[in-house]
Amino acid sequence: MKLHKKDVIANAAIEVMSQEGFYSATTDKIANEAGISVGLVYYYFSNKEEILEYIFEKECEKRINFLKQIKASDLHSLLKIRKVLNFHFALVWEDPKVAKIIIRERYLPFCTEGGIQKIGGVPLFLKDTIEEGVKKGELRECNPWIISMAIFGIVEEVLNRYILEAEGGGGTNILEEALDQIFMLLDKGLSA
Amino acid sequence: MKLHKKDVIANAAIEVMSQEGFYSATTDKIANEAGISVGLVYYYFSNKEEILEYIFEKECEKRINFLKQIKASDLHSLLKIRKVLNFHFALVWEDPKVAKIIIRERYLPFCTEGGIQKIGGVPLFLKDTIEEGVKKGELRECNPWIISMAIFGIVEEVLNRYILEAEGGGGTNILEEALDQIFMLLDKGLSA
Amino acid sequence: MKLHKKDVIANAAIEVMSQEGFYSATTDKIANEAGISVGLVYYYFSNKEEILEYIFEKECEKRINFLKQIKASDLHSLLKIRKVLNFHFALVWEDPKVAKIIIRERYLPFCTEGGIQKIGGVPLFLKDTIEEGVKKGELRECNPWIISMAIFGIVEEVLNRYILEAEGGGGTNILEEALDQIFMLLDKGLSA
Amino acid sequence: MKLHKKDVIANAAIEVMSQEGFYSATTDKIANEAGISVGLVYYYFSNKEEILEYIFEKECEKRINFLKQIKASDLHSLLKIRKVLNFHFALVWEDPKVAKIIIRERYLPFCTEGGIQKIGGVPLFLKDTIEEGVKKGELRECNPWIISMAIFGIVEEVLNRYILEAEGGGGTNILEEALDQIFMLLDKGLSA
DNA sequence: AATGAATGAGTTTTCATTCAT
DNA sequence: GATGAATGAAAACTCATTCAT
Repeated sequence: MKLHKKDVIANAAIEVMSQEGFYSATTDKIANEAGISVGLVYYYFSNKEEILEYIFEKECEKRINFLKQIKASDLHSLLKIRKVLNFHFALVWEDPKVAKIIIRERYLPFCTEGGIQKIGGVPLFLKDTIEEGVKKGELRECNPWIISMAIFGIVEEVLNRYILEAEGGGGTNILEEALDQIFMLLDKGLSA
Repeated sequence: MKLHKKDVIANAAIEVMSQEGFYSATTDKIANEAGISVGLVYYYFSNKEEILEYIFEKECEKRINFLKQIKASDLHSLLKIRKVLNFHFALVWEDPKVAKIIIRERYLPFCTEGGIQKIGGVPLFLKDTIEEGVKKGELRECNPWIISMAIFGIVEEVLNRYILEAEGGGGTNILEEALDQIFMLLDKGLSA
Repeated sequence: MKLHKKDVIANAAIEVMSQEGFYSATTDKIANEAGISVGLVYYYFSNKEEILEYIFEKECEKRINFLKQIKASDLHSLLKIRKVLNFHFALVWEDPKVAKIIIRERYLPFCTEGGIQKIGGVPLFLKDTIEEGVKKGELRECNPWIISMAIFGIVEEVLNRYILEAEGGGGTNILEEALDQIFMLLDKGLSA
Repeated sequence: MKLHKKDVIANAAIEVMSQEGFYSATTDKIANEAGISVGLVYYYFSNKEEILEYIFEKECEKRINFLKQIKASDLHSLLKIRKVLNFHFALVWEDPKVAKIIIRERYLPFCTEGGIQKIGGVPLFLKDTIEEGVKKGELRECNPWIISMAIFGIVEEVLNRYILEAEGGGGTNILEEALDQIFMLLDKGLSA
C-alpha cells in the first residue's frame, strides 16, 4: 500500500523530530529523511508548523473515534476509563516516536494557542466520565475536573518514562504493569 | 537587597522564556528585559543554555533542602508526601513562571542529557517514601516506582493547568483544592 | 564558459582576501563581491576556512601535475629546478592575488595543521632534486634540506616583493630578471 | 631587575600571539597572561595593534644598532653579511617566539602600511652591502636588489622551519649548520 | 509534482574598547 | 596606576521559505 506523499513527509518529520526536537528538525533534514527535496515539503505543507499540526491531528483523530464509541457505550465509568487508557497505551506502544513528540512539543507557542494540547479530547472525556460515574453512584464524590487532570497526568508521566526507556533500547514493556497499577489506584481511590 | 547581576539576568530570562519559550527567547530580548547589553549576558553566562541550567539548578536546590528534612523526619509516609507536594505547590504558587519553564523546557536535548529533569530528586523521594510505607505496613502492596511516577505526573499536570489559568489572569487558586483531591485519591487508593 | 558557482565564490574570496587578509574578509563582503547572498556561500562551503582551503588546493594541484612531469624527466638537476620555478613564477604572474593569499595566510592556525603550507610539494621536490644532483655529481656536496629551504625562501621573498609592487600598479616584471639572478647564484653556488 | 609594565604586557602578548596568532590573541588573554586587568592594557597601549607595533619596534631596534656598527666597519662585504645574519640568528635562537610573530604577522594590513616589515633595515643593509661589494670588486656583477631579497628570503624560510621544529620540542639547532650552508652558497655564488 | 539553488532576516556569540570607581 | 563590569558593533552561521525550471 503506497503512502500518500503527505504522510511520507509526516513520517520523516516524526523520525527527525522525535530525535532532535521540533526546533532542531530542519526542513532539510526532514526532506532528506523522506527522500525528497525541500521544495516538495512546501508543496504539501505551507510551513513547518503545519507539519507538526498534521501529526497531532492524525494522532488525535485515532483517539476521537474510539472515544465516541466508548462514550456511547453503557459500561461502568472506571471501565470506560480503563478501555480508553488501554487504547491510548496501545497506540503509544505501537508508535512511541509520535507519542514522544506529542508529549514534548505540545507546549510550543503555536500549539498552545490552537488547543492542540487537549490530545483528542481525552481530558474532556475523562472529566465527563467521572462526572457521570459520580452521578450514577459508581464513584465517590470528588472534583471531576481535578481528578481528570490527575489521571491524564499519571498517564503522561508513565508514557514519558516509557519513552525514555524505549530510547535506551531496553524495550521492556512497563506499560502493561503500569496500567494495572493505575487502575488499582483509581479503583480503590475513587470507588463509591 | 540588591540582586546579583547573574540573578537579574536569570530573572529576565524567566520572564521572557516563560512567555515565549526557550527558543524564541533571544539573547537580545533577555538583555533588553534585564536592562543591560547583550555582551553582559555573555559575561555572566557562557551561553544561552547555561542560563536555563542556572534557573533549573536554583529551583532544584530549594526542593533538595526541604526533601532532606522530610526524609529525616518520622512521619506517616503519606503525610511526608503531602508535605513535600505542599511545599512544591507553594513554590509554584509564588513563582509560576519558573514552574512553567521547568515543566515545558525540561525535555530540551541538552536538558535531558544532564539529568536535570529529575527536578530536585522529587521522583526518587516519592519512590523511596512509598517503598518505606509499604514496608512499614502503612501502605498496601504496590509497585512504588510506577506509583511514584503517577504521583509525579498528577502534580505536573495540575501545575500545567494552573499555569495556563494563571496566565489568563484568572488567578483562582486551584492548587489548594487540587492538593486535597489528590490526597483523597492517594489516601483511599494506597492505604493498607 | 560558465564558471561553477563554487569557483565564483572562491574568486570573490580571492579578490577580498588578497586586499584585506583572511580575517577582514567577512563572508558578507565575499558574498557581495560574488554578487550573491551570504546564505549561498554557506550552501557551497561549510565555513569560511573551507573557502581558503579550496583556494589552496586548486592552486596546489596546478603545481603537483607539473612536478610529476619534471620529476619523471631526465634533465640536469639545476635545469629541473629552473623549470619548476619558471612555471611557479608564471602562475604567480598570471594571478598574483592568489599568490599573495597563499604566501600570507599559510600560517593561519588551521592551515598549519593540515600541512597545506607545503604548497604542492615544492619543497620536497627541491630537496629530492638537489640530493639527486649531488649523487649524480652535478652538484657539489651540501645539505639538500637546507639548500631546498634556501631556494624556497628566495622564491617566496621575491614573489612577496613582486606582489607588493604589482599592487602599486607598477607592473614591471621583476620576475623574469629575478629568475636569472637566482640561477646565476644557484649555478655558481651549487655546481660541482 | 623589575620589568617596566609595558614590557610585561608585551611579553604576555608575545606568549599568546606566538601560540594563537594576532587575531586569536584577545586582550583578555593577554591581560590574563600578564597577570593584570584588561583596563591596564589600555592604559599602556591605546589599542591592540599598538602592542604588536611595540613588539616589532623593540625587535627592530636591536638589529638597527648592530647594523650601524657593521656598516661603519671595514670588512669584506660577505663577512659583513655573515656577521649580521649571525647576529640575527642569535636573536632568534634566544627568543623564537618573537621571531615567529614577526615572520607570521608582518603582512597584517596595518603592518604593511607602516613599513614595519622591513625588519630593522636589514634588506636595505643587504642591498647596500652587496652594491658596495660589487663596486669594490669583492663580488661579481649582479642585481643587488634581487640578491638582497634572495638572502633575506633564505633567512626567513630557514627561521620559519626552525620555529616549526622548535615548537615540536625537537630543539636541535639547525641554525648553525644553516648559516654555514648559506655562506657556502653565497661565497661560491657571489664571489667575483 | 518535483527540484534544489538562492535568499536574507534573524540568532548566537565574540571582543576591542571604555569608564566609573 | 589599576580594576573589571559594561557596551555594542560586527562577525559567522542557520534555516524557513521561495521560485525559476
